[in-house]
Amino acid sequence: MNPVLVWLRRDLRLADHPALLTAASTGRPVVPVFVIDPGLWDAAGARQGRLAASLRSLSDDLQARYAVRLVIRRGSPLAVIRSLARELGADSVQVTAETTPYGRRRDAAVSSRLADAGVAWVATGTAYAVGPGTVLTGSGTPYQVFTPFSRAWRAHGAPGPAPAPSRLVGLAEVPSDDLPAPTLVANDVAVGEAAAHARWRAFREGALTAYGTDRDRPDLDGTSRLSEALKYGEIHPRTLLADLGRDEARGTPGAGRFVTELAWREFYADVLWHHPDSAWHDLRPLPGMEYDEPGVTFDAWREGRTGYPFVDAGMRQLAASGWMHNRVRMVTASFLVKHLHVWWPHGARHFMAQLRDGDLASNSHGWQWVAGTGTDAAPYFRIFNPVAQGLRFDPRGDYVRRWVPELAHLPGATAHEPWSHADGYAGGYPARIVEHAAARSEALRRYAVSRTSR
DNA sequence: TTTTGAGTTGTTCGA
DNA sequence: GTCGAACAACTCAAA
Repeated sequence: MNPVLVWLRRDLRLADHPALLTAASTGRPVVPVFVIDPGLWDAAGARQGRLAASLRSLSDDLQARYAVRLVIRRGSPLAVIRSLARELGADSVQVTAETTPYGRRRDAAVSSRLADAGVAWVATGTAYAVGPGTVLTGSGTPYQVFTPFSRAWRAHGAPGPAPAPSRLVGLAEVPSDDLPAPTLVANDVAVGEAAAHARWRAFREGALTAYGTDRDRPDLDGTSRLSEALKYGEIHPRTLLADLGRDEARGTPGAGRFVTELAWREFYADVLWHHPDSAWHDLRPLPGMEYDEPGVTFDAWREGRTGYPFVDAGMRQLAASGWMHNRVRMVTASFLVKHLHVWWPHGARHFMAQLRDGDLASNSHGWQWVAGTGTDAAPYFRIFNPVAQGLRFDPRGDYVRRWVPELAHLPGATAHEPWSHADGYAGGYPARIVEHAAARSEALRRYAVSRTSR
């Protein structure tokens, strides 16, 4: 019997995996393969070690549950997938459809080469509850605004989650490259499908109720911390939404808000689907906008020494742990764009290099929202005050002290304002690199220039 | 085709 | 200290 190849990418799980189920349902031997694509691997930055850990977990799960081995191959997927199919005599390749610009181009090339060799390409499902490109306005156009999208997306609904295949038969003796070495980092969350489900259960039973308010508090454990698991597909949003539907019916306060956050993830994937260039270019450019080239202040921002405690805490959390709280992502992004006047892709690239959960659609469009160049952009005059944001969302200063040791000697909220404290700089904390009011006025001036040249 | 209501996440200023 | 207004105009989505 010809085996079926299951090419895994952002779907490193066994449960609720339509492509894997489809492969299993053929009754033929299944060969799960992950291709380490040098082009992606080298650009993965902080995600290399995280991805490696996820692969190891999946490999263990496949072995334990089905006695099936995960095959690792290094090289260009264009060459690797076809040669593996030929090597094993596989006549079909099953995948979860990829929806990012690079993934779509790559899959188009691989599937067309497979077709030439008589190998079928079967794409089942995506990384989203509703496939990008599916939800359209009444006139058949893509949504440009989040709220109507989210209404239509909710109305569209998603199928319930499916179980893991009850049975999977592997193929003996398929040569495999070694798994890359996983790395752990500070403040890490557990890796793998079982850990993702455990985290989700704990979150539902705990922080979900207060999610509406606590989600904005970087000093608390108020979020699900599932961004990495979603990024690698260790758990699928369908699974989360099915549970959240029950929670909403039961009247759990934070459930609706969490659904909305998933809707944002799906919205941004949808926008990127319709506008692939928006990954690294303004969706709606600001004509005549003046940007500064990244220089010494950009370096200070990257390294967490801007002199603004909340910003620096975030940038250091990112560097040390590969993750940053969402509220702080907004504030640090706003600081780069509005206080340092740097074009958003410079910051977005840095985030993508450092984030273990780095997701192209969410990252690029989160930045574009801040910069006012995206869909549904923030009003130009909405400029975060980094100190006020810190005082509001880290009221006791715990978050700042945790990530900025030079401020650890300052009590409570004074950690947000070392300049107003006699020994505020005793720990060697740097002075502010720009003055807030002046930077704000300058940003307003530049946005005004752009508006008048429109 | 035209109209209309609405649009994640904020800050500052002055009464 | 509190509170409302101003900060703008534009585009979208649906009726």
